[in-house]
Amino acid sequence: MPPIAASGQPTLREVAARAGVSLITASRALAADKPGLPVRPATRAAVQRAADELGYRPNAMARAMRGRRHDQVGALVVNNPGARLTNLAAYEYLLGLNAGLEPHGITLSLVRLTDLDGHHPERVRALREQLLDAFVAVSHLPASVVERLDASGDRVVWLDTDRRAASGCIARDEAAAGRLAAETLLARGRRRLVLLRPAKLDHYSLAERARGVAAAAAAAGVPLVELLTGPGYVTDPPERLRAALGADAGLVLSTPTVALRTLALLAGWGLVPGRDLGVACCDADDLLVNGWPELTRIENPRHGLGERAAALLVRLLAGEAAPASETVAGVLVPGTTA
Amino acid sequence: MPPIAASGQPTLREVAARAGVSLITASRALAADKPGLPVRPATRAAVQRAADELGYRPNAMARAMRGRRHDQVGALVVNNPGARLTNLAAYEYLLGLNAGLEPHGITLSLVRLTDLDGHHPERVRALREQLLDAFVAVSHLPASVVERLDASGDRVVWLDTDRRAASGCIARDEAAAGRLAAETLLARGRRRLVLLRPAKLDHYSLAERARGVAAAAAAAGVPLVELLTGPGYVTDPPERLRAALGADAGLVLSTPTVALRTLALLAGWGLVPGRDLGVACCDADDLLVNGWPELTRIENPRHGLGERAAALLVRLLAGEAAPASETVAGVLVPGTTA
DNA sequence: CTGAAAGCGCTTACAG
DNA sequence: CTGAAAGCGCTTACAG
Repeated sequence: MPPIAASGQPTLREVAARAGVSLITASRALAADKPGLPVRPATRAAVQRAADELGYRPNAMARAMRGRRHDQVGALVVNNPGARLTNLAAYEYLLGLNAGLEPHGITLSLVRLTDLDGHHPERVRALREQLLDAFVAVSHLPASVVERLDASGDRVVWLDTDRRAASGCIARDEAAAGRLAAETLLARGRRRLVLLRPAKLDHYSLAERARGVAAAAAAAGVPLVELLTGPGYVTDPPERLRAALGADAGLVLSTPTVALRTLALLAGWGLVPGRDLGVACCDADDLLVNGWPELTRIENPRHGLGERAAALLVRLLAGEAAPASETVAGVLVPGTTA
Repeated sequence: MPPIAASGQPTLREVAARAGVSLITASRALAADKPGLPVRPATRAAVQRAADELGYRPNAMARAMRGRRHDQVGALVVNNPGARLTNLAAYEYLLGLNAGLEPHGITLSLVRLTDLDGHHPERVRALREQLLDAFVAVSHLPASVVERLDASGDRVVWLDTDRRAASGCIARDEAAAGRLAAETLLARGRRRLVLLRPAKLDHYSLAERARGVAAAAAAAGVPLVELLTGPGYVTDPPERLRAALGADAGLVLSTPTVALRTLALLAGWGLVPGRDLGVACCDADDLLVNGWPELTRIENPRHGLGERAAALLVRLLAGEAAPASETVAGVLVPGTTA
């Protein structure tokens, strides 16, 4: 790689020379974020013109080094090669984070972790080096990464993770989501519940939703059956699911991914949701909402949660020690499938 | 004692002092990427130990500035606030890019553009400043951003965009995808075709797929009807789609999002794909493949395409002027719905 | 209002 | 094999 300056990019020194002022004056004239600096308007204009003519772009690295402002944060996301889109919802979080950070000129870097990295976080450059001002942990992280973050002293915002603390956490009320989904099915006259959920409860939301569904079933005195899905989000064999269904059954879907897989199975069997059985989902992302708007569901505004986490990050970077945590409840959207 | 860095993080100077060597020697001892450097094993070990004891993390900014290595690239992705997940497939590209870049120690930053930014690319920090070594343009970008990239002299890899050049582009053969999907339906005995696609052809793939489907229909001498979906990926009203279907009809779905919406409609109508009509999709991402494995489809390995783009970026950063472009054909997966 | 000096933390020449 | 010097591009004190 050629040296940065040799890449043909003009430096501030060249801008200053062209404007006929010193390097320092040029720096101040272009410091848009410090409007109070004493610079003569004519000087500022001359520098600005020189910068425009040369196509000057400030070197963010140099600025970061001298001015202690990187303005870069990293999003820690788990994504295993074998199950690439298990954490698809993370993308909606990332977009919300980005939307909330961009107005502040803060850049978001994607720090992808695998469970393998989980055992060797020192191999991840973003964790090994001083590269980012802060991190946002998205959804579930390996324990070794969490330990390293805690030990590092880095600033971290926890977005939809199982961490509960007075500050720095954005979480959801998932037990309420499970209860709401189940209660809605029962209110529509379904007399028994079937919960379809991933076998592995690796994220707090999965266990809490199951608890909420169980609580609703117990309160109503109706039977509840749990069916588990494997890595491919299929009950094995699918006929076990089919056998458990019926017009008196309310099928509670645990996640958007499970919902999509179930939708395809129902379609293949010619079973009409809402008529041949009741269906409700404890969680819905933008994709599911757009693709299956008829679905009775609890919507979690992930984009908005990402923006909230961004607001926490901004305050953290501004020096605020401990911005308070927030818990957000999902919203029931009735639909027609319950 | 050397001064403590204001960030609280130990510097290389402190490591050197602790190890009893000079700053320069410490730098060389830790330069893992230059194994040929002459450093005595004992010296290297002492420096390494001092670094470990202090919890030293090299400052990537300083290294970038002096050592001419940022090792950060930006992924340019369009995402409009009003239609957040239109570009969902981008996430799969990002994960693939990340997987391909990480082994080289290259970090990926998310540079989100809106169509609004499209008119004001100078407002996007990553474009305004020198922050990233190179860019990867993902899918469709606003013309003003493309112009700015071309004018900037920045290194760019074009991933699934409509740019066709001898170097630096990873693209897909989309006309073949449309043709394949249509031909598969006809081979299963469907006697007329219905193409369901977004009204707005803002990505090259949409127009090419439509062309491929039309070519297949013409070659077989069967009628073809095009139905258009709006922003919410619904035909308005949905009954227009229903009226067009039938056991003799082969329904060609243009995109994964259209496929998901259609799946929900068919399920609501109790129409069984493969029995009550034929269905095939011109494109499938990981989510659709996992959720609807029965679907007859053309699979586009976006993760793999991202990895290919990463390989191009690595070669670009290594100084190679023009790594050759690649065109990748999707793979037909028969399924049971045609 | 403007400029000379210092230095952010590191690596790359160049001498020993 | 190791160290003193220079400097990447910029901003932040401090003087005028």
